[in-house]
Amino acid sequence: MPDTDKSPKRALADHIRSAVLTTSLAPGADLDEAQLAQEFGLSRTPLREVLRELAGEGYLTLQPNRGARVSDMSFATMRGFFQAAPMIYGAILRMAALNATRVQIIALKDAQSAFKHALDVGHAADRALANNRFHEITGEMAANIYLQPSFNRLLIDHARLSITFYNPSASALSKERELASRQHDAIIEAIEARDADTAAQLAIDHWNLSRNQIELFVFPDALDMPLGSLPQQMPA
Amino acid sequence: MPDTDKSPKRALADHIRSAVLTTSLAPGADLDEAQLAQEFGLSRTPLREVLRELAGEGYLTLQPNRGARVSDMSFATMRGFFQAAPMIYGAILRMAALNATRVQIIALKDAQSAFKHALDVGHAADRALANNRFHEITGEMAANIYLQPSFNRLLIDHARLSITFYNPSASALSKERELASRQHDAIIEAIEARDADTAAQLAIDHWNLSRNQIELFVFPDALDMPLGSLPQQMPA
DNA sequence: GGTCGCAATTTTGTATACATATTGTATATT
DNA sequence: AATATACAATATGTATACAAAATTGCGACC
Repeated sequence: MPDTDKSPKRALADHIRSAVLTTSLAPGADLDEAQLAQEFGLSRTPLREVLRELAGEGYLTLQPNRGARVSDMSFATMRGFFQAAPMIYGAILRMAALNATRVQIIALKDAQSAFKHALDVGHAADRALANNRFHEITGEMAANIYLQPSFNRLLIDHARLSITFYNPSASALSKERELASRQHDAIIEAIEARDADTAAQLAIDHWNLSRNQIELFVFPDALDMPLGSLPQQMPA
Repeated sequence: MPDTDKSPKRALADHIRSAVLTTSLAPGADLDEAQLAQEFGLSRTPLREVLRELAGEGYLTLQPNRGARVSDMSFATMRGFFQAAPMIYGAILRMAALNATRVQIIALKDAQSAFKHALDVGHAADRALANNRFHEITGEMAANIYLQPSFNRLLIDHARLSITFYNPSASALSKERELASRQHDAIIEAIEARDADTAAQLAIDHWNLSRNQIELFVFPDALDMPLGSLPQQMPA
């Protein structure tokens, strides 16, 4: 169901971006030009231009003569993700505190309202998108064209990891999500006060919270089972 | 004069990249689709796709209904450049030392040979391109898809700054260029030894050398002129 | 002399048709 | 039965024609 009635190119780009962020387009999935063109009511020429733009932003990967795929997430890339994220996040929030404009701060507050709303009534995808929007704005605040491309790529995979490693057993208003929301509030406060050091520290705290949640999901506590009761592994 | 006889798309992309890096296409210059299409012997459709790819890499900027321009370099962006560069350069060389493959190290040595050759016989543009290639390879070595886009954007403007603030009075084999070359050698050594700390330190040293050269050009020593001998400024 | 408005021109954007490359399938051969 | 090869089907890449938007040049008017 295409987002109708803007410029069809923008509609397409926005749709793909959201779909990638929420993994409703799975990593590695390949896109059919003809099908997308028909769905969004435009010809293949402008469609292919959109695909190239999205590839430049890191959402898609283009292979010559083999079309566009959703960018992959492998274990190798995840390692790089966890190495790069704290450094970039810290730098972005530090610069955001130094450079944020009045209107950007208002936009950030709006995004935080939307995030809180998504925590209350939305599903995992809504929360991931709202959270993503919040952080995108901090990226714009930093006003550093050199860091922004890396930051935005991190945000893409952060959203996808959050959804992939989402723990559905935790209640909608779990302790962690409450804390994340309060950290957002503190981030807004630090930015408004132009307190770069606090903003940078909050970036690290916020990152660690998110990181721990992912880590707990990937490496859960072992089942508490007495020794010897485990079924024997079949020899190959 | 187009680089002939590869795939015309690659030829075009390579040509524009080099032209931007050497400022033979000046920052802010706008590109004429029809003209480029004719020069490189391809129609506007694939040409526009190339422009979008280059925009994604940071060489060009696209404005809707107004075509492509070479990405600008303002004072505001320069400030961001000097803030981001040491952090990213350090991180890239650190990871390069950890992750470089055998073939990449060979490629890096080849690039360094080419750089030395350019120092001997080449002009400013040749040196800038050879230096750019050397550092691009270190970026590939780092194998971190999140840092790479920012790193490559930094490299673009680093090349352009080096050319813009190139001091033609210094001899071809000036002390600074000799030192830069020796630093490259040391970088190769550190990477080959998988010595991440040394590599990171060398990144900072190398950066500082380059930064000082730019700084000296922008803020040269004041002319030694006795007080009062300067012409009076005309009132507006 | 300068500014505003409008038409002509140029440039960018999109659709369609066609060319080329890749993939899948059926048949032949070993 | 397995592999190789030829051919068909599908998808991607490119060229051209046309539509829409922006820019420019000209003239009228203040």
